[in-house]
Amino acid sequence: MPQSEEAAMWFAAVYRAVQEVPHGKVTSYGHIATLLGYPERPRQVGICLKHLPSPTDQPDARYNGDNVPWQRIISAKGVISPRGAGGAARQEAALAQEGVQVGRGSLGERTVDLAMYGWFPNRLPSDDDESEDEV
DNA sequence: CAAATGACGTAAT
DNA sequence: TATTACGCCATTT
Repeated sequence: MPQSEEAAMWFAAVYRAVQEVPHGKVTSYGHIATLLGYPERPRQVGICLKHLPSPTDQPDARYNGDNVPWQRIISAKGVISPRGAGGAARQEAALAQEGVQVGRGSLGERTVDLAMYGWFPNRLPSDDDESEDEV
């Protein structure tokens, strides 16, 4: 649990933001951070989700794995963060349950189709990211 | 108490 | 285009 009140506020803010992500869609850590007004702390968003109480651990907690769709948060690259073992597989399964298909990169990375982004990632669409070749 | 770690993202090389 | 370096800061060692 957070050691300071300020940290607790941050955690709560992150959890609330994550709850806004529509069912069957995904978004990035960076986007959550940006929405909260701290575009330079995507990492701290990850910390929050990492410490999100398990529903079985704290069933009555205001924020836990039951009411916070942590699985809908992926990296800006459209890849489920590896984070060691097992966890990524759990996230993939949870997403699959929502109809989000997860593929595999050449390195075994769990990739999510960018079409599933409910909220746009940090890179806004206005900026041309489709120009593969300069004219 | 000091140092390392990490569910990230971007800018610089 | 691919790597590296750095900021961020709560948690862990």
